[in-house]
Amino acid sequence: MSALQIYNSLSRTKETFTPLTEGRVGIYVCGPTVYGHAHLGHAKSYTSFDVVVRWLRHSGCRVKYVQNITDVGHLSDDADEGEDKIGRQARKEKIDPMEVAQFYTRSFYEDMDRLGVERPSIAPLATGHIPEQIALVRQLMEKGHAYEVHGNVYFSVASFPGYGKLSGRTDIEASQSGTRVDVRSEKRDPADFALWKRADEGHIMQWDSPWGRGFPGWHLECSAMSMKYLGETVDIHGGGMENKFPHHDCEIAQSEGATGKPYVRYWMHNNMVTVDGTKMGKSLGNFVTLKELFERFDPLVIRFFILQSHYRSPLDFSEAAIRASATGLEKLRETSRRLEGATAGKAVLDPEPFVRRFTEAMDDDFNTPVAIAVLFDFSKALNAALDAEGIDQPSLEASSAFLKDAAGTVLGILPGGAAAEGGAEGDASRLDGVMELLLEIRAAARKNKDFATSDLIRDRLQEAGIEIKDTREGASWSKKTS
RNA sequence: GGCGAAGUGGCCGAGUGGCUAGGCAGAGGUCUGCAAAACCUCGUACAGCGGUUCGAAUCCGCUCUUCGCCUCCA
Repeated sequence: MSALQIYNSLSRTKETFTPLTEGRVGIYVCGPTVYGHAHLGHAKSYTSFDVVVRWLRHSGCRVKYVQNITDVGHLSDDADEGEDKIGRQARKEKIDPMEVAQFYTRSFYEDMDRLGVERPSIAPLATGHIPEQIALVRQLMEKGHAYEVHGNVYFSVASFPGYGKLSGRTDIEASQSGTRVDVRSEKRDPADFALWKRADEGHIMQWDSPWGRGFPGWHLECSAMSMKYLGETVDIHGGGMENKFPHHDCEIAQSEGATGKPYVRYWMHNNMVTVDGTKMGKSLGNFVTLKELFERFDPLVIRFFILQSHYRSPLDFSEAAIRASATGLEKLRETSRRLEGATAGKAVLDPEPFVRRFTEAMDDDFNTPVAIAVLFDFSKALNAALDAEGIDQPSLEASSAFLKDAAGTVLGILPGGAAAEGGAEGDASRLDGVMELLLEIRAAARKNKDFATSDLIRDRLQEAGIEIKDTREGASWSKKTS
């Protein structure tokens, strides 16, 4: 535990991780804005943080994981113009904004469940925390960090010296020259950002506030909810790289401006999914939704594909790359199946060196590609031993325990269960029974050298999408993945 | 233009001063009734040019290229 290193985006170095309170970790991850189906980029982000949380828990920490749902305040355009994303979608679909939010929230969790992403401990909604957000704005006004103009409240960037420290954008004025469009004169400084926005008559979502009817700015919700559930200083705050500026810089300014305390101890940012080298994004229209992807690939193959690259590296999407991952994952699954069916032999195989390497990889800023490489090495060693004289009972148990722990509990890539393949559990166990029978019949046929029958069983199952593999331990079967 | 990241063998993708990454694809072999699987063997890759060093993919400089952020986006 003490060895865990985390790359902190704020210091731009790997740091030894020590939680504020020993044995307890608070983590906040920016959740989705629910106005459309999730795509591969969301999968990368939430799978990465899922593994972070799993590893922290595995290391013995009690983790409180907060991941918000943004259902208001996220504008489609410039902070001054633009339409609320949820509101716009509601208008398009001619339904209530809350219907939009609920529909896509459910869709999001469906997809995450299939990816094996565990649910957060708390999933707060922005609309459910309007009072908290108003209170935070008040606090900022009292401390002179915010000012009101015509029902809009802005954060004064000039009042907060450290503004931009996360993104490295310290000279805001200079960076803005040339790109700035349509500066609203009511702001004292063009870089000031909205905490609370006045709502026009036609605005669908609005609430009462000390400054009239309005709605919260996008950045505000994360500060308010993070501090409500995790305290004024949180251990880890995660999100996508593209949110460093302005979103996370704004969060820091709001939170630290209000409390005078450090907001986040470790900032973690995951990299993008690219398509042909260009970022996959909703606005670019080059995204693949997870629902589309799941029709062609086992969700756990997608998870495995994601974890084969580091969370801070960009991941290039291509069918060929995913297919290569599918084959690789199948190899690990086959090893796992083989191990479960193995009977005790003579040799000794101590998984300890692999456990150590796996742990080192994960402790090194969650290096899942290396951790997976260790699993492949282990798989090879195990298969070689089973091919030879088999391994004894303690070795079998230790190996099985390691695989279940590393590939199952920590990485979540084994087993390829019924849940991932959409079958009900009852069906799955019934299928197990049927397959067992077929394999027995086939084994008997082979014993009698009735290869016509044994091959018929194999070929017909192949057509039905089930593959049979013969090992020293007997035959095993699996559904073909893609 | 400003801030940041990166260029690794056919493809994907780790590594970061000397010690095998790994996966996929490919070639040969062992095993098997055949096939698949598994196992064994095979690739001496690090954008280019300089420099530091006994030694660099790894450090420094320059050049080229790509990508992200600077307006919404995981």
